[in-house]
Formats: sequence, C-alpha cells, structure tokens
Amino acid sequence: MNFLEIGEYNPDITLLGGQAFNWYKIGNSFYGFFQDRILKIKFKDNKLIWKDFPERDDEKFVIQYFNLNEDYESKINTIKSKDKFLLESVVEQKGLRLLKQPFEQTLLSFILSSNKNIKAIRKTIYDLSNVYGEPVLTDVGILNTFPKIENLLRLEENNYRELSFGYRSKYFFNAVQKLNNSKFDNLQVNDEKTREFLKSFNGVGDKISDCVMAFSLSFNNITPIDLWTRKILCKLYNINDKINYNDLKNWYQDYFGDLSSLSGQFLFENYRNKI
DNA sequence: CTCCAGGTACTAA
DNA sequence: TTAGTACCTGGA
Repeated sequence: MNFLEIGEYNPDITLLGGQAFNWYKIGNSFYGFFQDRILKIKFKDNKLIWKDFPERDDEKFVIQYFNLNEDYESKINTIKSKDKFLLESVVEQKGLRLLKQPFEQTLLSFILSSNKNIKAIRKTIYDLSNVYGEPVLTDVGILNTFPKIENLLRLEENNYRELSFGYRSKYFFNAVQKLNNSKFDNLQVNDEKTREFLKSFNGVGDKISDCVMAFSLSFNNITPIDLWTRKILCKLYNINDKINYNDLKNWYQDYFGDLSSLSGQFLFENYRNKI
C-alpha cells in the first residue's frame, strides 16, 4: 500500500455523494472502478492510503483525481466565513472535496444520471461495468472496470436498453460514437467552447455539461444547478423560484467566484444529507 | 398503488 | 424567450 498526506478528508461524502458514481465501500476501504484500473483507497490519520489494480503505483493519477495539489484548507477557511449556511455545511460535511475525474467516464456517467436519483444512477453504472467492463483481480476478488470506448463501440442501442438505460440508451450510444470520433485536447482552456462541445452531445444540457465541467474539467467557478441547488437558493437565500438556469448559476458565480463549485457542493451535500 | 429522481428534447405560443 | 410535456426505470 502507498500513502499520501492529504489533511482533512471524508471519503464517504466525497466518493458516495453526487459527484461520482463509481465507488463501493467494502469494510473501511473504497474501491473505485475506472476505464483502465481499479483504485483502492482508505483514509486514516490524515493519510490517503491507496493501491491500484493492476499494480502500477501510479501516484500521479491519485494526486490528480483527488486534487491533492490544491490548498484545501485555505479554500475551506474562505468558504466558511462566507455566511452561516456555508459555515454549517463545512462543519457538518467536514472533509468534503472536489474530484478531478477522467473525462470520458464522467461524461458517460452523467448522461445516465438524468432524471434518476443517486442510488439508481449508481446501480446503472454498476450494471454497465459488471456486464461490459474488464475483470481485474484485486485483494477482495475480481472487480470490473468501467468499460473502455473501444469495447462499447461494439454495442448497439438495444444492448443499453437491456441494461435499463431507458430513453438514455440512444444518448449513450450516440455519445460513445461521438467520443470515438472527437479530439478533445483543450477542454480545460475555454469555457464557452467546452460547453458548446459538451452540449452538442445528445442528452447533455445545461446541468450535465456543468457537472462534467465542475467534476472533471476543473472549472472551479461552476455550480451545477439541479433541483437541490435551486431549492437551496430559493429557500435559504430567498431568491425568486422562477429564476432561470443561467441566472441561478450566475448568482452562485457572483457570490462564490472561483470557489463556486466547492461551495455549491457543500451546500448540496449538506442539504441533501439532512433530509 | 403513486410520486419522484443531481434533466433533456421538443413543441407551441 | 418562456412554458408545458413526454420520456424509461427503479427507489421511496
């Protein structure tokens, strides 16, 4: 096992909340499945203990995925001094962090998220991996990776119907083809161009493109607006509930700036976990 | 059984 | 630009 000093960290909220749907908790460890590996992590005494399968000791991947180069503590200090709601959220959801997830997998996963609750999304993505991912031997037996594009290319829309993707089957099928035919080197450079590219995928609208930008592509000033983040603004901050998507997102951006993603995630998890 | 879910596409005004 | 609605399915 390898380890990294990480400071404050809460894997339960970070890995099993609304950002990622590819983690399982087995005992005190978490197993995440990616397109080319299974990653095992455990958190203890401010250390992130990790191991990858197949074993490559790929520390770079772990550091990027968990955002370990950011100054988390100073961000938290800024956020909690913002107002009483943020203070409460930072205390209650202590150790929540943002992830920097691999692009393809994040986009495909969020395409499956529309109009589903988190538990159902996790099940769908588990089923997909279980059937079409590649088996990898780990210390708890065989676990499956998230399928690679090259393997998904062989499938038809109907294969996704069989996995109960429902009306998202067509979106998913089209996205696989499009990902295979697209070049995407500079997705973190220009937010307008990136959003335009993401929304050109069928089944990707405002919300899902923002999720991909915030949880995969490091656009830290974006809070994806869903039912919860909308409810939070309207009830806690007394915003008119007829406000449209972009105005609402702009409100978050104006209020939180570059800490918008992280702040929004704190409010989201805190509100969601209390009901 | 009903209602809802980290929405999107489509249509009509 | 805005409002209304269908959409697959499983969880609560």
